[in-house]
Amino acid sequence: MAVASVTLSDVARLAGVSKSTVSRVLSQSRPVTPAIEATVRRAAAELGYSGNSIARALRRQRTDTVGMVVPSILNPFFTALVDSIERALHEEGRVLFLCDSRQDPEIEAGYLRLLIDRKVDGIVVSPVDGELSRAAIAETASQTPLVQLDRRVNVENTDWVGVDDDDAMSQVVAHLVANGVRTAAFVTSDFTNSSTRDRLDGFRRHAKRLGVATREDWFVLGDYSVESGHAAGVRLLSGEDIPDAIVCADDLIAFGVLQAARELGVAVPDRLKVTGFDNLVFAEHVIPPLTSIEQPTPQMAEEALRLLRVRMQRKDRLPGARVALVPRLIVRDSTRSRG
Amino acid sequence: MAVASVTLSDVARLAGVSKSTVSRVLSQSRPVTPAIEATVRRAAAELGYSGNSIARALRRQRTDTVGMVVPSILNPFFTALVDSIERALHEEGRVLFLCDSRQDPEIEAGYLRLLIDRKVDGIVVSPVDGELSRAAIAETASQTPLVQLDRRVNVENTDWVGVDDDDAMSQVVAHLVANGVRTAAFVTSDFTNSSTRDRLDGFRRHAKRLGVATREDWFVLGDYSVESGHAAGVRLLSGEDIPDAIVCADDLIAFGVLQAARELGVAVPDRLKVTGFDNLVFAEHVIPPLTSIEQPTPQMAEEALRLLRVRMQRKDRLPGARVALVPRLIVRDSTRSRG
DNA sequence: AGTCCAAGGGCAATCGATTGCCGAGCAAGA
DNA sequence: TCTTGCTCGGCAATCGATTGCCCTTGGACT
Repeated sequence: MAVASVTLSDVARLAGVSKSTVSRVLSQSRPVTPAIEATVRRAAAELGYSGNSIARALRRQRTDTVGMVVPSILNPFFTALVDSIERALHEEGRVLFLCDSRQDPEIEAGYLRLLIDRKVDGIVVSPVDGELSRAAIAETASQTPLVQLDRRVNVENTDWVGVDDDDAMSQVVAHLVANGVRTAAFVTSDFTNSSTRDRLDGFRRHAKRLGVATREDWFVLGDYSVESGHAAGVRLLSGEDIPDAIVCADDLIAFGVLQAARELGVAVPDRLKVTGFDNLVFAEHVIPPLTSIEQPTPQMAEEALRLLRVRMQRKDRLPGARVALVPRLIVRDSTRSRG
Repeated sequence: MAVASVTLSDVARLAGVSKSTVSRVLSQSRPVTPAIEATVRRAAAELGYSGNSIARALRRQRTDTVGMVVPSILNPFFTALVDSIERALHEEGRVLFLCDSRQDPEIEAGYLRLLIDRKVDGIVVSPVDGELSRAAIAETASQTPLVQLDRRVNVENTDWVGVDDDDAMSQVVAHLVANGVRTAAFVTSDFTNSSTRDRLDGFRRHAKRLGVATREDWFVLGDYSVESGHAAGVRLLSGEDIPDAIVCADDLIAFGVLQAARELGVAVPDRLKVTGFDNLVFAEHVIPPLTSIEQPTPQMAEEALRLLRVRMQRKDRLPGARVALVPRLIVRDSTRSRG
């Protein structure tokens, strides 16, 4: 605390050389006579010199810092994404600024501006809203390397990494059909973001393609939460005429649906099959264990950071890349037809 | 990207004044003639000037950044803690460096050093290990404001914020006794950290005090995970002689115990009562809903940041504060005696 | 021995904002 | 009118590390 930190000059003085030399030894940016190098290293060690990354950042024009903006860290899916990004950054010796936009495009825009001011080397963002987030994302992307993760808004020349939601829905519906499902409902959020929309469209398309019947009032909108899923489940399962399956746009919703089914005495999977999305850790611990789509977050993180690195090196305007990883269906008891 | 960012000098040139004046207008550090102020503001707006926080940090010797090191962001309890800290920081206009030590004291030490080099204004850390983390925490605390959150190691003159684990255990045991429990087991982790130890000691003490019988082989060590809780549950519930209650050191363990009970046909709460700790969001969604101890994470975050602020202002060596908030028992079906 | 060249140490500028100090200008009081 | 003092703009130093350029030194080759 009181310990004024040691600077390069201190080391230089103790070693009896110039600051330049010390800098060169420590950053290995140019060869230095072995004897001098040893002296410098000894001096640095003795003083416990560790460098001032602020000064270095100012001079080098890079901070070795990446900013990440997510809609809600409390949603376990984004937690997994944050974890994957943090791990990957740690290996590169970089650090993460974590920002939670709380589902609010304005907070999101504020954070993006703040990250620019902080001169982060790059930004990873999962935009809150397909429309309301666009302007800020576009503006930010024009000033610093940026990659969208999971959700995206349409902005020219911007990279995106996520999973192929259409393919995921194809797997889900095909699996349900193979297990005897003829009618299905779909529960999602009313957020107007890309993955929400893609999953909905995908479900519609593949249900139709594979002959699974739906009804307009079997499409229920809420938000990504257990409570919302529970409400939807109650609504869908209260009448006489209930679907063979309820497909959910994420696991939290599915958990709520399972809860509703249990309360209402609807047997899962015998009478009703339920699927989720994200394959949260909890998916295997609910009752019955939930069939879900696994998102390969480590690979998504790797890919996102790779794209950032490319943009950090080549400052010229690059065309946008869209990397859609193919997700995997994890089958568990919530959809297995017994016997 | 290509857009070289505007500097203070650019604004000064456009406004026809000196850099000092621009700086004073924008930071309101000294009054400036209204007419000039207006000119400067117009110039800044026109250029879209937004400042370089790296340069400012170098000069001001503060970064408006706080570092946080947690054992695992994937554990929902720490996620909640991170969320609370992030919210509180956002209100202050600060940003969070998030670091995950992965339960590894060495990674933890590395991150602490890194945060020092990054010149963060303060550090919030939940140490991995009661012994192995101590040296790094002590060293770090001597160089920058630091507060321990949830877990702690014993280091002189260092602040800590957490809940009163002993009080929590007192509430748990008293509640169980009131619901007819005469014998109880305790499942925890083998991590040698403070909260693990305090909860164990607290359980022992209050069980004895309130006449709840225990046995040495009813103390099961594993780690903080559903799997570990499941294994412990299977072990405790397989024989003939099972306890009236299983007290768990966190909710994840309790979830696993509940799962085991269900598989083995042990009725909860009628035959067995189960309690958790942390009151995770999921606690109310498992079956049966789990009785747990609520940790007031928003208040913990507030308190931690308050302590940091104090140390940031008064550079002199302060005595360490220990703030133990009193937790609340949330009673749900997993312990309610029917009828 | 003389010439050339490479290696490597040091000087000083630089990154961009903040701030102590100087002094010009103006108002108020005697 | 002269003095005193206050307000506020600007100069230049500063935070700490990096790096372009110069210059010394010494080895190699003729």
